[in-house]
Order: sequence, then structure tokens, then C-alpha cells
Amino acid sequence: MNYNFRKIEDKWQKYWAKNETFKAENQSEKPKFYALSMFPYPSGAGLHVGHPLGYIACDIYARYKRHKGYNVLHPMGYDSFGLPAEQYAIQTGQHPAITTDTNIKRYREQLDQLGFSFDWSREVRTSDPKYYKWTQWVFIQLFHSWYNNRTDKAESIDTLVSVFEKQGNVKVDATCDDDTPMFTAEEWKGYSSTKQQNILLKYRLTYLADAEVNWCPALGTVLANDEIVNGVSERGGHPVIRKKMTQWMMRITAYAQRLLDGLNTIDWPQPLKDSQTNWIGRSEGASATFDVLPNSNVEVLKKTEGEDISRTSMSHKIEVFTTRPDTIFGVSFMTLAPEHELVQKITTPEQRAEVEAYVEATAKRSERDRMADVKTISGVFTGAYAEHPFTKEPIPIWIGDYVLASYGTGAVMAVPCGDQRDYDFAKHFKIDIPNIFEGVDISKEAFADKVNTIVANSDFLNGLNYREATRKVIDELEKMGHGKGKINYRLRDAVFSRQRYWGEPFPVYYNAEGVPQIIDEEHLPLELPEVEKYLPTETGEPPLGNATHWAWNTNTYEVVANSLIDNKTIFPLEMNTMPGWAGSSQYFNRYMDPHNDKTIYSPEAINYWQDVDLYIGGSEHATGHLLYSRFWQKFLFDRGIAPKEEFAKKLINQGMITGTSAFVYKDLTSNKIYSKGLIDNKDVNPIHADVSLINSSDELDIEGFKKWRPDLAEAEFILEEGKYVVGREIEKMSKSKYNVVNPDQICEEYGADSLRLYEMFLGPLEQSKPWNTAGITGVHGFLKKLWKLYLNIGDSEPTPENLKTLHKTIKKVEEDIENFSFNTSVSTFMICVNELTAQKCTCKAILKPLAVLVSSYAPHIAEELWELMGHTESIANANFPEFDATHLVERTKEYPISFNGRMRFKMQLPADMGKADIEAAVMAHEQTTKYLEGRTPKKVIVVPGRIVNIVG
RNA sequence: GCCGAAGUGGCGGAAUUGGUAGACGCGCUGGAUUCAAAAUCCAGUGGUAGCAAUACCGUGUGGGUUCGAUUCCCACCUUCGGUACCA
Repeated sequence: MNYNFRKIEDKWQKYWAKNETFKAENQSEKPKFYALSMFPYPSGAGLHVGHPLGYIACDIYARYKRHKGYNVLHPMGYDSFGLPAEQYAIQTGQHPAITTDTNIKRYREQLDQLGFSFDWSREVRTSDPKYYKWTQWVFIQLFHSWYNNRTDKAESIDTLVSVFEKQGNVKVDATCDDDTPMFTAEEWKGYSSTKQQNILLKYRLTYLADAEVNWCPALGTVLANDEIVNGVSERGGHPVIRKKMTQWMMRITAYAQRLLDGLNTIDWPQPLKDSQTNWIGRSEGASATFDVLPNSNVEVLKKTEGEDISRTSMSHKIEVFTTRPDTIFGVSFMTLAPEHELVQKITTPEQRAEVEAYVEATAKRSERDRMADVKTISGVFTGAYAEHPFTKEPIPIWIGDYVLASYGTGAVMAVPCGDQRDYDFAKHFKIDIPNIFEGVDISKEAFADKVNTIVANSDFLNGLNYREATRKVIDELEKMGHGKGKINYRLRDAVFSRQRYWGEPFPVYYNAEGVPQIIDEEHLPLELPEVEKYLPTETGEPPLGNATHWAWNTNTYEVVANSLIDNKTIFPLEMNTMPGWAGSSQYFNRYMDPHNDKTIYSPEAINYWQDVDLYIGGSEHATGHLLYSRFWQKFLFDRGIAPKEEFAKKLINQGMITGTSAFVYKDLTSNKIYSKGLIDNKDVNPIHADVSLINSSDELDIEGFKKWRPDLAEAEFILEEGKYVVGREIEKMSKSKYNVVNPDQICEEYGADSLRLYEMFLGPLEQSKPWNTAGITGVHGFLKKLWKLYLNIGDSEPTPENLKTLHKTIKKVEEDIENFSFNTSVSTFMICVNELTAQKCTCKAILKPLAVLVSSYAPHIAEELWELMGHTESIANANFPEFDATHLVERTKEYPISFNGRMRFKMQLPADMGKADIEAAVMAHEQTTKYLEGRTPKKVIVVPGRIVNIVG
């Protein structure tokens, strides 16, 4: 009887589906374990061999935990809102829901083929109204919340309103907009409802603000940074400008410190933690204000502001943030970002033309341009001066594009002797570089080392080190009302609006005053309307502007026709939709109770499952999904909706599986295509060839290629040794590089168990590695040998050899799974089967536990063998075999050894060790005793030729 | 530039806390079986020298610590990933 994997795999996949083998219950006597793979975006291209890598690893772990007696939750779903389906809709007119549905069907077929232990009864799709109802619901909770810095958590907006009514906002310490005005309780009560609403919006955790976006006028849409290449749109190459638009924002900055602190409590990869830490970018320092000296710009001010301004109120202040307040006496100029709002106000008439030209030139340069060009130093003097808070000296104010408007305050106090960029700027424009460091030469470069700093030439700071001087300066600044200690974060609030169709609609309408109003929870979901076309409207509104029925009737709580809008009971709805990360920011919780239509999930469900125990996915989500999800989770925790502040205890990043692209080389001048060995110095153009046209020795199927690329059918192929050899290169696996390998064809040829084993065998899970099918015959051969081993199974007693092999394997496999070293355990299985085959082992006592060991990796064959051994229950619920160390040490003996007349100790040696081996071990030990500084060990454990451990 | 990961045979990769470097698989070589092939099985396979036993050299490079280093320390080189002037 041969190993018929097609029949076996088909049989067990049907069995698992029919018996709902992997359905998880929300209660159990067993301990819980939640294993989760990041859900995929169902793209039109289907799964390629890179996708399942993480799923297989997670599945192995989930199955292992089930064998270990856990109640395992292992769900799967789809992140089904997204751009590709929308773009397909724009091109073809097909509704994205249809495209998405088709793709999901294909994904499901492919996933089912691989034998995952998913509980499909819990599937979620982010684009399903029943699901996005709860995404909208979380948005509403955020809207109804503010961040109280005193309690350091999010609270209901009602508590804020009651404080306002009692004492105004003077004593409120909240994370809110910078321009929030101060008011008393009386003033608050006197405000109109609209004004109150607008003030509250400055406190809410989701709020409206004008944010700068990349606007492409030609496409009539906003583009992500990724979609812009060399300053023009990736699609079509149209110019892109920066434009302010009113957008929904998420006040993630309120959580900056807690997002940082939380990293210490979770077992996530260090590189990922590092990138979140850098992204949040905490820096400690001080803010300081510099007064702008009054001078000839009085005229300018009068003109620009159109008012008669007295000399006192006319003076402007520049606020800066610095991490080096100790160097404040080294300031010799200030630099503002060209976009800084003060630039227009303080520039003197003489400098005006030059400054305006520079500002304009900067605005034209794309952000990428500006960043790529680090070497060029540019800037312009504004003509204005600021007053040094301590020395009262005038300091020239410059503008320069090395200062970014979006970081800190958009202004820096330049200390050329202590910062290289300031130094370069000063050198370039021949500005003073005063030295304020003791015993440091700054003639060549700035001195940025704060550990070794002793301050000099700095009045009351002389002789102090960095720490002392910093504290003293902050004290003095605070006394003078010129600044204070401050912690600055690089993290910015997240833009939450997208001008797209295929996303969650906001549960928001706008009243007659244009103030956003929330649709009550009980009227959710607010479903996406039908539109005729998926592009922005002619007036530049988002695609939802095309909907004819997109207005809210506040009496009937229904979406009605836009034409009925009457500003009394029927209002326009928000036309933006939510971004891709909205739906993925709490899906892991929804799996716990996915069909609940009364609440986001029942308290019982979330109190049972708590959080994700193991989360596997790609590292590309480090500062996107994984940061936003932590933010939402912390918010849900604050508001008592989730019991845990971090949603995933442990996270593993699986590496990327890269493809091996193939190239043919076409001569630039003729219609000849040269084999790889013949290109030498010729001017050739490498052209991708589909990898399915290449055999294992890099030879091209020329006829196949000609059929595939009819435009090159006439080309002449120049061969070497009768063959056309392609060039190879490792690239990301992608449709456009024609290097995609689908799992389907491999399943067809070798079976899912082979594919699962092979993907694990390929290398360490977290490492990226090229796909190469050459070795798959090895693991396939292993499965065949495994199969054979069970053909003559009997009830004989196991030999000591048999037991040793088995327990060695149990130990190694258990360790490997716990350490996520799945690659080495595949090797362990192979060794085990080879040994048992050589031992002619046929006894059930060995082969039963072996089947359980293998079943996490190759579940189909394990089920079949399990049944063959007479079991009627699925192997999925069998217990993981107990490791018994006595089977391994059985053959070692302890020998008392003495030498040098006085050293006495025991050596634990294998029983079959030869005399020469023992002598070698004693010699080795003799050398080792030096290391022990003359102490006599109690016991030395030796394997032939090698000292394993010294005890005592 | 900064942050992170990593450099081991022809290839993918093993190697517990420092303890026989190259497990396991692929590939390759030879053999068995076969009319032949596939499949299967057996043996060999880091390099150099040698008929051989064996010797020497070998984990990116150069130093160091150690009885002993792929592993620890210092400096450098290379590759990949992330990030972008962060005041």
C-alpha cells in the first residue's frame, strides 16, 4: 500500500470540516490558548508560497497546544477593505464587494487545501457590515472620550463637561489641541451649543483638524507617501502638491508614553520594539521662548494685520524645543522652518523678496527631495533678531529647510559648537561659532558628546556638567517664565480619513452649523451606499459624494436621498471613509465572540480569552497595524471594554519568502537574446522570464517563452552549448516579477503535508529566505518512509534502542516547538524515522506517540496512521507524549576516576565507551582542571571525546 | 548617516550555558536493483597533500580573552531589512 497523499488529505480535510474538530468553545475546564495569524488582504493574485509560512508555524503551535491539553482558539478571517479592489472597480465598474467575495472564495479554497486547524465558524471580514458596525462603534467611543493626564487614562466626555460646568477648563490637564482657549464655568455656560461642541472637539480622542496631505489635482485624490515617486504620482506621473484638508484624526499622541512603557511588558521581537520606540521618538529637554526684538517690521505688521498695534503687544515670541538646554549660551542664531507662521510676520522689508523666494522654492520641493538632499546647505536671513533670554544679546533669525515644521515647534535655537547641522549652517553662512565647552577643540566639527560635557563661557553654568547645567537652566527659565522642562515626542496624531469608497463609512453627519454629530449606536451599522462611479466627484469630493442617497434623517434614523437635505431634520453625511487599519485594530478581540450583534463582544467571552497568547505576522506592520492596535487596545482597556492593556503577549515575525526571478538578456540594438554566459560587455536589457518556463538547471523553454511573450517571438536566441541559460536574482515574490510560486501546484504534486514540512524545513522562521523547490523531494521522501514504518505495525515490546530514539525525539521536538525552531525538528523527525527503520521497529508503543509528535507538522498523514492503529477519534485531541529521561541515560555509567595522586571525582561515561575514549576524556579533563582553579569537581559528564558538563 | 539582523561546504541550513564544526536535506560521485528508466536501497562527499593510515588548513577580515572560540570582547569589511535632516 503506497502513500496516497491526495486521497488521505482530501479525506481528512472533509472529516475536520464535517466534525468541526477545531471549533473552540468559550468555556472549558482546560486552560485557554489563543493562537493568531495576521489575517490576509484577499488580493486577486491568490496565495503564494510566502503567505502560508506564518500560518503553518502558527498552526503547528496551535495543534501542539491542543495536544498539551489547552482549549485553543485559532481563528482566521479577511482584512477585506482595501485599495486594489477599489482600483479594480474604477477600471471595470465591478463593485468592490463582488471582487472581494470572489477573491475570498479563492483564498478559502487554497487555505483549506493546506490543512489548517482554523475554527472557521468564527471567520470575520472587515468589509462585512455586521463586522464594521463594531469598527464604527469603537470610533463612537473614541469620539465620546477625552484623555485625562491627571488619571493618565481616557475618560468619558461627560466627566469633562461636568468639570467645565463647575470650574471651566483652567484646572483641566488634558491632551488636547494646542489652541484650546481658557474659560471659566460661567463663560462655558454662556457659550452657544455650537461653540461648546467645537471646544469639546478639541478634547475628543478622535477629532477634526486641518492636516496636510499629498493632493494630486489630476487624479483628484489624496496619495500616500508610497504612491508618490520622485515628486509625481506613481500612477500617471502627475504632479503632487501639499494641501490642507479637514480630516478626522486619532489622538494617539495621548498614549505616547504608555505605548512606550507597554513595550516592556510584552514578549515581542526586539527589532520590532526598537522600531516602535524610534517611531514614538521620545526626547527629553526643555522648551524655551525667545522674544523677537522690535525693529523696522512694525510697518509690516500694521500692513499684514490691518490693525494699529502698540509696541508692547507687537513683539512676537519664538518657542523652541531643545534636548540640550545646557548649551543655551552657545546660541548664535535661530532657524525657523520655512513654513513657520512667524516667518511672514518678522521678515524685514529688505529681506522680504529673498525670504519669499526661498519659502516658495522649499514648498515646491517634495518631502522626499528635501530629505534625500542632506548635503546641500541652504537658508536665508529674515532680517529680524531675537533676544537671548539670559545675555539679552540680539540673535539673528534665519530660515532653513533643515528645520522641519512638523517636528517640535518648527524652530530651533542653533548651537553651532554642539550640533553638527547648526555647525555646518554657521560655517556656510559665516555665522559666529562661540565655544562653550571646556577643553574641546571645535575648529573642525561640532562637539555633540553630552556625557563628557563641561560647560564654559556660560555665566552661571560654568564648570557644570550636562546634567547639572540642564537642571539649572530649566530652573532659571521657569523662574523667568521663559520656558520649562519638556518631553517631546516624534509621534504625531494619526490621520483617520481617506478619500476612498471601499472603507468603513464614518457614523457622522453634519448639522446646519457644520458641527459633526454622531449617529446613535443603536442605528449602526451605517452601510456603504451604492455609487455610480468610484472616482472622486468633479467638485473634488470623495467617491461617496457620488452617492445619491447619503443624507441622514434624524427623525427616522435612516439614510435618505441627498436631495431631501433640509437643514432641520435631514443632514449630509460624512463622505470620507476610514483607513485600512481601522478594521484590523480590534479584530483579534472580535474573534472571541464574532456573531454577537448586541455588543462588540460579551464580557464573558473577553474575560475568558483575555488576550492573544501568540501572534504571528510580518514585520512590515511594525509602525502601522501593530502600533494602532496597541493604541486602540489601551483605549478599550481605559474604558473598561477590554480586560488587558496589551492585546498580544507574544509576537513572532515570520521572515519573507523571496522569489528567484529569471532573466533573459535582449541586445539593445538588435533582435538577439543572449544566453547568460555570452553577455560579457554587450549592452543588454534584462527582461523577466516567468519562472515556470525555467527548468532546474536554469535552462529556458524557448518555445514556451515565445508563446508567453508573442512580442519577442521573432527574436533570435543565441545559445551556449546548445542551451539558453537564464540569469537569476533574488527578489521579493511578486506578480510583476513573474517569480510567484503558488502552493496549489506543490500540493498537487507532493501534497499539503510535504508543503507544510518543507516550508518549515527551509530555514529559521524569522529569517527571510529564497523559495526553491529543489529540496522538497527530501521531506516528501521522509513522509513516504514514515508511511512504510506503519505498514507492519504490531504489539511487540519496544527495545531500549527504540525507546531511546523516541524519547530523544520527544525532547527535541518539544524544545523546538517551544522555541519556534520548526526547521530543526523536521530534521529530528527524519533522523527518528531513519533510526526506527534501521531498528526494524514495528511496535505500537513507539509508533503511537510518534504519530502524535508528527501530527502538528503533517496532520493529514498523522490522522490516517492514527486511524490505521485503530483509533476512532481524531488525533488532534490526543495527548502529547511524556518525555522520560531515563531512556536516554540508561546506557551511561559512573566511573570513579583518580589521577595526579590526589584528584578524585566521578565521570559519567557511556557504557560502551572504549578504553582509549576514557583516557582521552581524562586528558581533556586534566586540562580543564586549570580552569577550575584547582578545585576538584564532583562529577564530570562525558560523551566520547567530549566533556559535556562539570558538576561541582 | 542612524537603528536592527546576519556573514559557516556546490546549495538551504545544524551546532544546549564556550567543549569532536558542517547534523538533516538538496545536489554530486560510485554501486545494487532494472531490458531500460522512474522509484527504492547501500556507500562516499569542507579544502590541500597522500595508495593509505594520517597530517595540515578551515565558520567574512585583523586582533584579544581562554586549556579550548562559529559562540565572548575590540576594530574593520560585506549583505539584507527598517528609518530618514528629530533640534
